[in-house]
Amino acid sequence: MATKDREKKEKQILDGAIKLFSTKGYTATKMEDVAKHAKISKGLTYFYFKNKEDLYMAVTKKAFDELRAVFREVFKFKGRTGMEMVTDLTNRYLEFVLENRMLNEAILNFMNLVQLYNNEESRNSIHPLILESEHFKKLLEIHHDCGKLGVQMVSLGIKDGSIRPELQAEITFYTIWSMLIGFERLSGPVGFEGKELKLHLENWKPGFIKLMQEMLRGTIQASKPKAIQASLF
Amino acid sequence: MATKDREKKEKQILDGAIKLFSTKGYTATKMEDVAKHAKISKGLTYFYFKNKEDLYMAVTKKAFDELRAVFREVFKFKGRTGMEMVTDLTNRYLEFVLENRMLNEAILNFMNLVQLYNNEESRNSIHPLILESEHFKKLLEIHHDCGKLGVQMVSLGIKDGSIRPELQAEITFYTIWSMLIGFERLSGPVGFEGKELKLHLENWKPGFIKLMQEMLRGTIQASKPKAIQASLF
DNA sequence: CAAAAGTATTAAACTTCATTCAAAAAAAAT
DNA sequence: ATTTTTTTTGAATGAAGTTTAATACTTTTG
Repeated sequence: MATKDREKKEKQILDGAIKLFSTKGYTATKMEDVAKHAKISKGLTYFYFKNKEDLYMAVTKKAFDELRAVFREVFKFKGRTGMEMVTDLTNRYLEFVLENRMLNEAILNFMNLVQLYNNEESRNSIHPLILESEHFKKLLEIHHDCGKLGVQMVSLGIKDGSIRPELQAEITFYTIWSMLIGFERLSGPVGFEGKELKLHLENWKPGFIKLMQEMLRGTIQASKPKAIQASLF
Repeated sequence: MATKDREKKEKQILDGAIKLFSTKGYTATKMEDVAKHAKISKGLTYFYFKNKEDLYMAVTKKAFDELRAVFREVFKFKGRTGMEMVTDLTNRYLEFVLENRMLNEAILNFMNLVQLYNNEESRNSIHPLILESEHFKKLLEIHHDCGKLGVQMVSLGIKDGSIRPELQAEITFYTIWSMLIGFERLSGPVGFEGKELKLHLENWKPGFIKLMQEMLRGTIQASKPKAIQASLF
């Protein structure tokens, strides 16, 4: 089928582009590089993708598809507590974003786009083609799907008692998601070789997960604050 | 003094650039726009800034300076518990990044740069000029400063009993920071008008802060998990 | 003070892409 | 076999970042 052929070619171009974007970055990757990598002429890439932005949007779409796959994968395995699921999600999410930094960047970028869209001031700064493309709606949907799955995991945990009952599932899950997003971002500077930072990634990650679990599960309350002594340092 | 004059001019150009980047975005802002906004010729901007990247680096520097100012501001007020400080930091941090999205974007971008640098594969994708510029080192330093201040706040809280004593200050603070970074990112999609999401930003924020506080302070432990019942939905 | 040296400033030239286009080649339909 | 549609190309276009050579303005210094 012609459609099948076309999709194959698109995928071929896209995969090459992802490789290039990942190693050289968006700006440094030239459309000619993309063409060369797919063994086609520069002009032809414009037959399959409207422009460079559109190509990047396709990358973003793929990133979101893979992200959702992670969520679904976790959710698929039943017979576990909500807490176990959330922990599993945390591990897989972090593995995914740390192994696919460029795809994650695309995801974060998209979140930025949504912010621009939300804001009167900056809405017009988005190129109209991006908004018109089915991509924008679709990506919001996938994002929302991920959110729904995560919220369900937390709900499950509240029902089965592995997560403390006074929590609200939506708020809680989105807070967890925040943690995951931030962890990946900070992992760069924290993992920076050179700064004599007491914290190292390998130490931080288990501590991070433990904190998250304690936040969900609850902990023994700490002893009452002592009188506040005027501090030293 | 000549130096003073130059700094003044640089600031003038920079401030205009920030305004433009904020409303139109980096790519859509042309060097000519920057020049026009500063009422100088296009060529002259290249006298004050090596190139567009360098101009953006200056923006990033400003972003980090302001971020550090937030941390210092919070830390300055003594006579409070660590928990109070962290809560104050949370509020101010979020206020800062939500009001200055473009500056925050620059900060997040820089974190990406560090990640690229950390990685053999992609290190060469960074333009050498960026690494040579004092900016790179300086920005890492400021980032580290912020981290140190935050860690101190948590340490303080552990000492004064407002934060549970079994926590490790470094791990804990960087985990909080993760939450803050992620909150801002997710605030776009979560605040998106249209999706009938149960969660709204105005609801999420207080819940988010409460969760963070409970993570730090500790909570009553939830009841033991019930037997895991094969789940329904 | 006036020449020299250095600093700002400009407009035009140059360069590097993203993007478009007209034409050719290939495939499909009639 | 001929027309029509789809795919492909390489060259042309144009936008924007960057460089440069020439000019004006300041400061230094003999």
